Amino acid sequence: MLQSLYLNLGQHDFVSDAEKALLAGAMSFERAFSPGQDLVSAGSRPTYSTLILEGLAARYKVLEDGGRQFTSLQVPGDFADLHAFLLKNMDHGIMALSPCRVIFAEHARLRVITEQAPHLTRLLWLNTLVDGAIHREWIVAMGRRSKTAHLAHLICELFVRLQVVKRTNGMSFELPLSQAELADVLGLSVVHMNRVIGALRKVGVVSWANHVVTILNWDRLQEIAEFDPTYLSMVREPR
Amino acid sequence: MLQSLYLNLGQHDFVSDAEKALLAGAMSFERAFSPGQDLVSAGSRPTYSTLILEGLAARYKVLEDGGRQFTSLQVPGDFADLHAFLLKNMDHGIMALSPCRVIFAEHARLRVITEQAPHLTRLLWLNTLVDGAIHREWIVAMGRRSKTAHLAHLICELFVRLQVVKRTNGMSFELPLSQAELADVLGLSVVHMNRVIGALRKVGVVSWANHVVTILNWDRLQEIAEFDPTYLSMVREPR
DNA sequence: CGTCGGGTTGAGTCCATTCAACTTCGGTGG
DNA sequence: CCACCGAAGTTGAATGGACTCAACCCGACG
Repeated sequence: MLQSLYLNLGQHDFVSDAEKALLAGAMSFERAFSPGQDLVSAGSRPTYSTLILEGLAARYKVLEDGGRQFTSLQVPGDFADLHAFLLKNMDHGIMALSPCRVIFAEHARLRVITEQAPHLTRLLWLNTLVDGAIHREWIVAMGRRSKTAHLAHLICELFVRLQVVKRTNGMSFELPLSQAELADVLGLSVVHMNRVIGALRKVGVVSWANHVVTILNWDRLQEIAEFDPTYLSMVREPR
Repeated sequence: MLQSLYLNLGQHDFVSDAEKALLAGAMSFERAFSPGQDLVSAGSRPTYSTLILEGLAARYKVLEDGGRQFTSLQVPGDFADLHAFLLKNMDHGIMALSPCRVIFAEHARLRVITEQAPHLTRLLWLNTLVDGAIHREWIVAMGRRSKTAHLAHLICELFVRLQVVKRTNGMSFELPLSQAELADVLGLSVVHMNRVIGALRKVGVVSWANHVVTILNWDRLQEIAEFDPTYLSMVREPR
């Protein structure tokens, strides 16, 4: 049941059976959320962290004028709010973008892991560090890439991340975001978002229909995006 | 000598003398860098992490077309590349923006801390989590705030962060960035950066000369920025 | 069969960029 | 001492990218 989590952590380093057992032991109950629902709401002080088992979720902030910005996308195997374990207060919300199944890990039990299992602690820490690395890549994309390149980069990133947790199908994957939601990922207006998607389609590097993205030309897409997966740290080595 | 670090960590939770000793013990040699020099270069695999003692530094990435984007600013008391302890490979560079004094913490000794000092480990982890929170705030600013609001937000953030480590002087602080560098923080052209600064000056909320920023109207500035410091987790509580 | 949410397209406006000139100021050498 | 130089800051004008407003299409669903 925690396969995705093991795949996620396991991409960076070997995870022992004992460690898997510790993780499993930290989990309490499962829950389902439907699209649009908050897994965690902004301003709350959760006493557990949320592991995505199935579905797509996103962190977001809302401004006074109603503008919304997604700050990350969370795929199966991701701890959506592991950072709240130490940050305590949620300064943003996390919502389901597709029907989600999640399982909760009690902070109290995570704390025990930090007291007793240093290597596993480092792996969890690392997990949040990769999170940060992704944020930095997004900042670069927002600041200095063309909008087309930004979108291309996002597609590359999602494809690679989903592949790790076996959620791709050949060169295709599900991307259950409306164009309005995507616009709130890239920081664009809906209309312009539509045109940027159109541009990528026109170059012929991706096809995009019914919330399924198919990469038609990976090399070209990667080139457009200047995508270099180093930042995802997908190398198995002692940590 | 590690005062800034203690102030930085200490803003989130109590740091014991034993823990301070452990930190001090993790440090090896000191070094100075001049503006423009890389503290850490992209693509390297450092075996130590870099603590800023004095000066301002920044993480950055450079694109093929020569475009540069800063992804964070590091002030005294910040571990510029603590994430490299577990991420291993630097996917970005870190450069000095002003004359910097730094001290290096051996990864081997940080590892010992994770094996023997769980609470201190959590504090270091937390430090990287705040980093992530700042990244998220930057993403929001880049995506959904006006450029003026973005700049205002940056000023608020820097002021608060510098205040923690006692690097403010009343409502003033040093900001040794050229407008070109600032432009690479906000993702703007230099010319427009200049106009945005002009706009903020014109409203009368800040004065800005000789690399010294003075906040003339904090409330108004905070309002323009929609600045809410929650994300910096500046609350002392058990972690 | 009508409605509604999402996607698509066109037109006009505004914001940000580029290119280019000009100023200011600190430093340096004649 | 001052003339010159280069780096940083400032300003204007023209271009182009992104936004808004508005219309229209389409498939799902009642």
